Amino acid sequence: MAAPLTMSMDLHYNMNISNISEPKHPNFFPKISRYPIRKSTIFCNSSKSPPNLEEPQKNSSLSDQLKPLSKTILSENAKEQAQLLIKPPKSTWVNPTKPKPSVLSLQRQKRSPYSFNPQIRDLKLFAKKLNDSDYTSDEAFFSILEEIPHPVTKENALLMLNSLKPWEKALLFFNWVKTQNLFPMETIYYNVTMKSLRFGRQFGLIEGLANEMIENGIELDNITYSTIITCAKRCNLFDKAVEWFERMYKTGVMPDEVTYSAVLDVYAKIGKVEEVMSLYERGRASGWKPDHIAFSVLCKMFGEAGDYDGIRFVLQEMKSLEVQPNLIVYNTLLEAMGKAGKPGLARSLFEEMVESGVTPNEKTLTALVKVYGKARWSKDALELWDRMRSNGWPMDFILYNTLLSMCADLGLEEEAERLFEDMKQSQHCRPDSFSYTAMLNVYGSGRKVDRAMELFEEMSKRGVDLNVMGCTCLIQCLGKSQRIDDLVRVFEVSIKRGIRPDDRLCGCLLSVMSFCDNTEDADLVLGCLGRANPKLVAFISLLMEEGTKFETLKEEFKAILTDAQLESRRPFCNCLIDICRKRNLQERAHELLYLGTIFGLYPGLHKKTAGEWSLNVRSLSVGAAHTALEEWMISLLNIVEREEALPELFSAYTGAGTHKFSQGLASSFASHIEELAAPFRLSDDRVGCFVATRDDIVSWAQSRVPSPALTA
DNA sequence: CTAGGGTTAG
Repeated sequence: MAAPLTMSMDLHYNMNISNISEPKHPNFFPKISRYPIRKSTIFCNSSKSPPNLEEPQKNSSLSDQLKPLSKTILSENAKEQAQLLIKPPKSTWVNPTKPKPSVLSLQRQKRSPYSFNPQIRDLKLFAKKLNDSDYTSDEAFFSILEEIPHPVTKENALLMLNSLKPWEKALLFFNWVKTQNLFPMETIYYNVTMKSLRFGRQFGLIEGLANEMIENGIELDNITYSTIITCAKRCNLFDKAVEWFERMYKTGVMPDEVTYSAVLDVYAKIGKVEEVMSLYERGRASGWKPDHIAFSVLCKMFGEAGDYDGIRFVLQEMKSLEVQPNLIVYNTLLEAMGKAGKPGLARSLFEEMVESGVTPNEKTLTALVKVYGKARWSKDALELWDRMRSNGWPMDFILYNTLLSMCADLGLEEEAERLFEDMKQSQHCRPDSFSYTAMLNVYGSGRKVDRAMELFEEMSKRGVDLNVMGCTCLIQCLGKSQRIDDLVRVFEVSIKRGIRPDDRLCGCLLSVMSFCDNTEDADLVLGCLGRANPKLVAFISLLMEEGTKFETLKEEFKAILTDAQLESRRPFCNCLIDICRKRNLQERAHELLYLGTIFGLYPGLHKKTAGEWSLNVRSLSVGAAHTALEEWMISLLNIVEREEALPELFSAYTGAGTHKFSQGLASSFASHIEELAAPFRLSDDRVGCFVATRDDIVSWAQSRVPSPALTA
């Protein structure tokens, strides 16, 4: 085998450098009066996207992009900037010798007044006829157009353009009007057409129209730009959105607050917090009073980043500008608080909202249920459910489904059943595949395999499609009960019904395989896995072959992990280790754990301080935790042998097992400690923690009876 | 969707 001693040393070495990724704690920063841009951006460049995954695009920072602007328009006086950061600018500009710096126009673009068109009824009907018509060629469309009941005046054309859908028809009409040469095509016709194209996410066509406007000298106004920018955003073409925003300044069009907040949202969506804050501050310095929409953009951004300081900043800004949150801002705030891990604050904010007379809607309640679910506050969540029923607050199927999945997460079987029945009785909503998935999850984690299969049959009867997640829950449940024949049947049916297995389903099949006691069952599961991910099956064969070289394993495993979704990588490794241990391939298990460590799947597995070394196996499967313990003991043996320095205390964390996946880890870890005769004992004061002193370790190492698990 | 910006499920 690949030399175990060096490997254990390597593993050890790697464990030392892996303790940089600590769970963040929002209270880390002291209280601040303004949002600390620099600190928090580092703080919230969170582990969400790994460094090797591509950024949405490579923009130069906005501050670079706006540099020419800042030279000409913005004050470069640092003192003045600093003052602006402390005090919001007053509405009257005190120093008339200095021009007011401006990045946005405080005047919203005026819209032409709507005038009543007496022909509206006829034209709407005609538009509906066109909308419903199923023509086969453009010519056919044009020939119907000839029947237009009124002359195509400027107003009538606008009305038609606004009523035609989908975008193909609106665009055809627009082009038709253009060729008729009835009147010059002004900005508004382009704007209305672009809006229609935006519904169809036709950014290429929108850009084409914009270029046509430029070529023909037709003015692009704020409405044009904001439509282009938001379309680019919806098409995930963020570089395009920024490009058109910059073009505004270059062509001398000052964005108004609508365009400005659209751009804020562009930067927020790609997580460029610093750019958003820079724009925000510049806007504020220009005398802009952000409205509800701008604040909800900021809230959403900080929520996504889990940045509580950012959320506090938004609250404080709203307070100092005397902007009362509206329903949407409250909803965004509640969700953000949940993501920042502040369920208590979310709860009091919700009470404040109700007291201030804002009636919660479905989204409010959904957000709050999610907050409580994540915090595992089942009591609050269930009380909220009672309260929404007695207050007659609006409920929709998403809220029902959110409640159901919360019950699934917290193992609230009876409550889930009640909700599910409620939903079936309800006038407005029927359980859909999401609801069934939640129920399958409930029965799956409660090991109610018969109930789960009943649901599966019920779904077929009611014509509810099983989705990939429901399939995964059911397969997990069947696997745990060793009902492999049913498992294969469910898998086959699922594939036949068009479910495309994802990494989670593969991980689930792997875990089922890891606890199959006989080879026939394991091979059946392997057969399913082969249909879902043949590469993974090939890798398992490599693991089982005696002659496979470590380097080969390393390359192949790397390829598997690269292909896998981020959140499935560690489960893959855990299950593969378990599969190896089940087949007594301990060396392979150690090799896999080592590879998992160097590929960064187990950050924070081992931590060292001057006084204590600790092993944290909470994110490991049972087999992986056993392997890690063996690896740790081997490296400790070596250190004692070489008489190197050891700390006073050693600890191994398995966690208290409150999470449904981690149950049983502590007890099986304890029995493995016993098997190895390792000198650890359950800590009295630390839950889910095994401890040993330096003396324990040293005397164990010196008087140790050789154990096969700990020898080369 | 009455020419433009913000919020719901694993």
